[in-house]
Amino acid sequence: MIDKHYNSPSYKPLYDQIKVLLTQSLIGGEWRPGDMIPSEIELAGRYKVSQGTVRKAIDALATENILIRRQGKGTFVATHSAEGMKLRFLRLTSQDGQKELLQNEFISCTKGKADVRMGQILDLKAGASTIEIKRLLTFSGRPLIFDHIIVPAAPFKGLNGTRVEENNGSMYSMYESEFGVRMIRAEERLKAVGAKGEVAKALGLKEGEPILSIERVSFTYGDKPMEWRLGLCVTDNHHYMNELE
Amino acid sequence: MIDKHYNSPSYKPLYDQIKVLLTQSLIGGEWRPGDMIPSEIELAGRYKVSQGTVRKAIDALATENILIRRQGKGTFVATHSAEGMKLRFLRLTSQDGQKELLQNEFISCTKGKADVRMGQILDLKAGASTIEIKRLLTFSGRPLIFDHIIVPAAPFKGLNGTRVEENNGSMYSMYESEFGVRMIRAEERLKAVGAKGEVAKALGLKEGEPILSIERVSFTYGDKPMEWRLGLCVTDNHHYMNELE
DNA sequence: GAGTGGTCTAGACCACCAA
DNA sequence: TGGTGGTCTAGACCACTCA
Repeated sequence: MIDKHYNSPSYKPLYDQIKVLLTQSLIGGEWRPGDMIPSEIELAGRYKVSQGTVRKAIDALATENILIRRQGKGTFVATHSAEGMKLRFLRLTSQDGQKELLQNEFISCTKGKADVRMGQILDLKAGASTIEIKRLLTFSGRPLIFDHIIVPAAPFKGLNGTRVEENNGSMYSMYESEFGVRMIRAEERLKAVGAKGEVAKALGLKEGEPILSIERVSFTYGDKPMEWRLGLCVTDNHHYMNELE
Repeated sequence: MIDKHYNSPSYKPLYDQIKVLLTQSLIGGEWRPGDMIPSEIELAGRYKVSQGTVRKAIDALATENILIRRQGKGTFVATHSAEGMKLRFLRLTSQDGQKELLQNEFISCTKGKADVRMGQILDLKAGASTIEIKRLLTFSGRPLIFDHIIVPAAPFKGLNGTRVEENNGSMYSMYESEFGVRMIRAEERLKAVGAKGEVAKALGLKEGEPILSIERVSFTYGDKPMEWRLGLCVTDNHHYMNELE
């Protein structure tokens, strides 16, 4: 099971193997979002390795924001429901750099089918059932983001507008608590485009006015894509912030 | 000098102290970009700590892309001149996600003075001398980015258009090799705006066409801001890519 | 083979938290 | 006071690179 097997062509450090085992326990639901996982010493015993090796595996998962360490308390499974994590993937800030809590105006929730492109993005067969949500995020009464969200129907059976509104628009938190799907990573592609049609109307803009297009694909454990999202943002008084290292 | 001083109110782990010492050697120029730094064992001896503690300090600097580890070879000071590092801060990719080498068309290099806002951004007195560069980056003959760059004049004495063109438009590489200024971090703020005036003309766009505005501030060691840059990008066939964790 | 970074261990001790 | 994560050490050994 656990094996150093140096000299093997497929050599993998022990802590990487431990990391895989920990991830499997997370996928399997042995530890759920918000739970405390066993202590380092206990895990070291379970896997028959030293504490330091377990530490290194946990360190890796902690820097990926999958686990959270709390000195003196324990190590916990990260959750989007925790205060301060609700806005984890939000990069849009006001001019002074502050993240703001946005109001959620639900527009629609419909059933759909994945076309070829969406099938590739969400790793579905073309024609697979999907759920599409549209909503408007506003800040102090002003429309800010028009969101178009598509998720595969299978893992999110029963998702509807009521669920969205109950969770106050925090989609990731809802995915977790209602469907046990935890997003751990996302990729975004940004463009400048002209507002048009339904979107321009909802955002209160003229046709062709420049808006920021943010296309996001979110992934759950095992890099499995689970949500596609197109956010069209008014950036007169806000901007998208990013740190390069 | 090095002291564990547990119980001290200002307790700092040893490896953090080592990290500071390593950083000082980098700032002081003891090791220059591309250089190999002493081995972990040697550093452990120098600082009178164990190899593991030095490792942890180096690990931190490595994840910040300040040092580069190469198994079997040594640990090196990162440089923007290295192949693969020239495009480190470039997030703009073509539709298929590939980073492309861009052509540099130099437009102008002028002297200027920092206004109040630029003074705050670059941590200068208002009225301090600056150098301003404008250029056009093109991809296969098509204009893609209009760059407006401002740096403080003092650390970049002698910077001019010739220098820019000599270095083939790789500004960060030039800052390093010609002026010993190494950028380690940057912050970007993105907006969608309408093209206008000089910029619209250079990019071959009509007035008001949507373009992506990327405002970047780059920092050298010690989080000192050293460059302000406004990039205005055509995003018809390209997008800005970002990974969220 | 010599030198470098990388892994792993066992053990000591400190810092933080809760009961 | 006991349990948790966090630091630090000393030492053994492996993997990679280059002469």
